[in-house]
Amino acid sequence: MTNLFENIPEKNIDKLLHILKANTSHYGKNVDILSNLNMTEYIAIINEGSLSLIFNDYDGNKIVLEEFKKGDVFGDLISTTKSQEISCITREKVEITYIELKQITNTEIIRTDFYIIFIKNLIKLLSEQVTNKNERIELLTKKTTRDKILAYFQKISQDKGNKNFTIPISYTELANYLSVDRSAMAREIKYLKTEGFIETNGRKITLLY
Amino acid sequence: MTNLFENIPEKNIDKLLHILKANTSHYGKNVDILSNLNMTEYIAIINEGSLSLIFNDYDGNKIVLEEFKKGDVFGDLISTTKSQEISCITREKVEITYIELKQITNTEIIRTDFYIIFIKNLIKLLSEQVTNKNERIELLTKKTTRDKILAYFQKISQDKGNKNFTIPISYTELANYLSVDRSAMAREIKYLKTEGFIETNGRKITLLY
DNA sequence: TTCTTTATGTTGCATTTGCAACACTTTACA
DNA sequence: TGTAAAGTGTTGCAAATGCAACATAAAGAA
Repeated sequence: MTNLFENIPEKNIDKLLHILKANTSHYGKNVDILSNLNMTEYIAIINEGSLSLIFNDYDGNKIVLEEFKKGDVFGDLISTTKSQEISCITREKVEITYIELKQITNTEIIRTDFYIIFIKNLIKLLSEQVTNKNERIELLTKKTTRDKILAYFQKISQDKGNKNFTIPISYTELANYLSVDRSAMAREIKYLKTEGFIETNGRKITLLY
Repeated sequence: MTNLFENIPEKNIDKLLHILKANTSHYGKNVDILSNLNMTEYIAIINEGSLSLIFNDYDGNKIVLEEFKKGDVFGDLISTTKSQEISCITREKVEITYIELKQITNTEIIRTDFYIIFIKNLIKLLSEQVTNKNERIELLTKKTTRDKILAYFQKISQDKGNKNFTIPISYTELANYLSVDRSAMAREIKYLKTEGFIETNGRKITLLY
């Protein structure tokens, strides 16, 4: 993923953040950061720690929509719906830098060196987000668990350019990502093995077709 | 949805497009515009007509991923995956204006009036896209057809601020959007009616809870 | 108008899937 | 190092769902 400060020298980043009136907050573990946040149209950069974006179902279920880690970027410009049932929980100690949208075009910033690069990075970052979402939607719209698994494996395989690959997340996380029952997914993977479509060894997968 | 040229006077738009080296193309009906396109990192604005973004399944199925109409914006910066199995088919005569990402920060454009407004519009547009995708993912990750339907209805109801509303798309399109079988969805809606959760009259819905 | 296409509503049936309840393994951490 | 927590693999079963095959209604085109 594009870093918001890619191609900007370290020493200029602080200046840029200052002109953008960015502010940095610290949180403990298991805090809902959205409940304390009175900002709209902002971008949040995770400097340290990790977060989960949770959807609170009407009958009490907590569905993990997304996991964020150090270096990731989120915010209502990027990664959350406006829905009230959403919370964003810190998984550990977290440091976050917030930038408001309106500051992104303030009169001072546009005369700053590296502003153009910053804008370009931001646009790329946003469009990468869209691409990621689209990839997930493409998987989620598949009718069967089998199709979801195979499409996911093919995607990873294509990215690596190899029929041997290791999935970058746990099977539990994969089941969440594909929105299928973990045990049903495990069963389907077993069938795929016995039918000779794939071989697996832990998270190492080989496509046999 | 944000228009890319919101708050920019008509007479300045042409100038802006010229400096952005935008080019406008015309297509007939049922043309795959992506197959003729040798551009990456671009934005396409639909001036006239409508398009379908199609995913060509490995066994010949054509799944509609998205429908675009006049005024919509797409492009690999916004709405398509890089996947090769994607095609984008015109549904009628279409006029499209293309802007390349690299032009968005060319030396001339950044000195132009309304450039800042254009950039701000673009960033808002992209983040709206992300929000839309997230909303769909939120629906798609629900386990049952019933949950998908109810969540969709609640969303529309919330937007309207009324328990009476009309769904803005056909049931056929809704089934595609939620990625469920149309007839199974119709069955589930029937159950929701007999169980007293909703009333319907064509596409007019009333939530009874 | 008439014809054709598209949308909608319905149902039986086979399949898929979620769910629950396990056992076992691996990882995290105090 | 030991213990708790998280991840993985398995299976029976009931429920949900896709699919096919209709009939009918509505919308659009000639």
